[in-house]
Amino acid sequence: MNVEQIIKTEKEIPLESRTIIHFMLVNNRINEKISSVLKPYEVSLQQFNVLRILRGQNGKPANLSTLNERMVTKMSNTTRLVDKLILKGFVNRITCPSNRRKVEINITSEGKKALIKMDTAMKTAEKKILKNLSKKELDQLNGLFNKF
Amino acid sequence: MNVEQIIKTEKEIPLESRTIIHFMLVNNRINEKISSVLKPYEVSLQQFNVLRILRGQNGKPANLSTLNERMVTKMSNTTRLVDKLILKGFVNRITCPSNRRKVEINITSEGKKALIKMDTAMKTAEKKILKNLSKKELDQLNGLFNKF
DNA sequence: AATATACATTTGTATATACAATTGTTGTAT
DNA sequence: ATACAACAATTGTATATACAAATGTATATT
Repeated sequence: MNVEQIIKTEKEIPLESRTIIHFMLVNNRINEKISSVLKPYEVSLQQFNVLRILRGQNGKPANLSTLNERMVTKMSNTTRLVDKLILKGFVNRITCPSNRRKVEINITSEGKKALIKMDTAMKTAEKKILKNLSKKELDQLNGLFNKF
Repeated sequence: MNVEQIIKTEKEIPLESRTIIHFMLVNNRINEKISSVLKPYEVSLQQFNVLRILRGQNGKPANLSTLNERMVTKMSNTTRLVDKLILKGFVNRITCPSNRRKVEINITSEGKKALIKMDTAMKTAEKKILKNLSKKELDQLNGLFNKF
């Protein structure tokens, strides 16, 4: 059953509820697709996001609070998320000498290499997911997202 | 840090990737909001969806496959999701006598009563989430969602 | 009728996530 | 200097989720 069909069965539901259900259904679909693309690389979507954030730091180390903020998820995950990435050798973690409450997290060169491979796969997947949307429509969508 | 800020830090990322990140960030935000609204009623978002699907059946019982299809999630969850709802007395499950492979799942009157309370809370939350979007924009959004 | 195949659900297990409580560190007020 | 609050990260625990395998049932094949 595709998304449109599911929504159709709920026509009696007011527009607001329908929009939110619709939103989540599409999101789930995207999630499944993206996760399956990342699977061969043995990183979860969250781990992938952490790696991208770290690369975006351009060498500047990140601490857990920053990662957490950017991910819009709970702190509790972040420690263990980073643990997993350390096990894979994709990031390293050192306690900040000036402020020992903080830790500094960096992407390793191995992490960067892995990320480059994932990027290519992701790019293909993203194009496929968005293949029915024109550039104009993508802009429109992003504009609407900004209203949330 | 709000969604727009997070996206801004990723400006170097191509439009497709940005759109998908944006999508997920907004979705997470909606999820958190909705979950916190449902919390007092001690049902998860998934459980709430099951209840709504069952009510939408208008007395016609649903089987697990149907529920699973409508939820766009994995079957593995559905059995245990229904288990939880049974424990709460919100649904019941009987094995179909004509075809014992199937089970019939129905919402109970208690489940309906609970759902009505949740509906009100959800409606308020949904309005709040979508407060910056006009009816026209909601339609536009749903139109774009259909292209996924 | 016996066996194989497909189907619907359940169970097992490993991993992920949410939430609360704890630990260790720094800054501040007395 | 000591005590206290604020902060950053970690740990514990319970629950949720994903994926694979198993169970039980119906249908098809020979």
